[in-house]
Amino acid sequence: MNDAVTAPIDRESRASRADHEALRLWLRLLTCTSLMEASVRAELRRDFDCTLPRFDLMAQLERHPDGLRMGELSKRLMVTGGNVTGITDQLVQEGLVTRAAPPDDRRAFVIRLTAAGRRSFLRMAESHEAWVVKLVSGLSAPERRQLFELLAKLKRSVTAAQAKRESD
Amino acid sequence: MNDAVTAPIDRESRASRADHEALRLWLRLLTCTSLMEASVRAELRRDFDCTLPRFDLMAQLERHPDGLRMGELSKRLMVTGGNVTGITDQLVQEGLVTRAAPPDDRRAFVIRLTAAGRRSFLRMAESHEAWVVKLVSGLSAPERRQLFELLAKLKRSVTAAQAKRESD
DNA sequence: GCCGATCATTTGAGGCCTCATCTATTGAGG
DNA sequence: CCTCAATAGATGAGGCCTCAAATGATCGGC
Repeated sequence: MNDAVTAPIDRESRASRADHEALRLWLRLLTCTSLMEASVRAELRRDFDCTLPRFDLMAQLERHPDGLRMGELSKRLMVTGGNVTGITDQLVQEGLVTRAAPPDDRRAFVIRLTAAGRRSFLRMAESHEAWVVKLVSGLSAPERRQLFELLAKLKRSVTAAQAKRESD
Repeated sequence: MNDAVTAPIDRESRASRADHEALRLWLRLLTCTSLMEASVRAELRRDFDCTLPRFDLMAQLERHPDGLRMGELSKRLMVTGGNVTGITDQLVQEGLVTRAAPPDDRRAFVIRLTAAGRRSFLRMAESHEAWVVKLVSGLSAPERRQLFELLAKLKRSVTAAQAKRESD
């Protein structure tokens, strides 16, 4: 029996025909993201012995050579502050980022990529991007663009629904 | 300052203009899923003091009244077996599912929802579905259908890319 | 009957993540 | 000044998750 080539059995199959179409959309979105994420994680792990959260944090820093504060990293990575503390600690330990005290606010820290961190990141980023390109290559360019636009709309929809809930 | 209404700063903004379009598609997909997932988690937590993994596991069982084995749950939830063991243990503890030994294979266990588990799940599922409907209501029905189809295509693309990588 | 491959599941170490709570600092008013 | 609310981060408990290794059961072939 070769499971790899049989029809996939995943979360999506949890919705029966009677279930609402919105639910199936949500489950399919979740399935797609999970599949891609698992793939990217495995790639980073296998080739660079790095995790996705570490990579994501370094990616943010690479785009901000002047550094980012913990809170800014937290917002951009969409995770809690406590979490950023832990990952940053590790990266500091490994010499990939630095924690500097800004002169104007003694509560804060500015996190920056070290030269070694930048080199390490760039090496990973190249391979990472190539892998992502492969993963989505089953869609034509127009399809990818269309998907991109629909996701933008979805993002707005979700944000709006949340805002409405919170204003109750 | 009301952060809820300012432009979102999230993972997606990590990709610069120079970055590849595939990367931006992936980041936007990730952002959408993260937003929806966080929203659903918060809802389950606030209203039912339940986590998403527990809910997902119960959802699978609700659709299979005859029960599922650990390995089947693992496949359907797209998580490792060790993980299913832990969550199942808790649900057994809380009296929401049972672990039964099938007569024909003493290695395996069949997990089933108890009556209390089923009641608990159905109560959550109703609210859950309504919430998901709200989250995606910013898209028209045709848009939702189109997004659904594009995601199906993406799913196939990702699966194909992975299969190719694994056959090396 | 027995052996070895395979399979179902568990275990344990370790990373990620959240929430609630804490400490230190800042900054606006009195 | 001084107080007090708001802010930046850190901490600790607890849940989710993976991987690798271990345990026990099954099954095909001898």
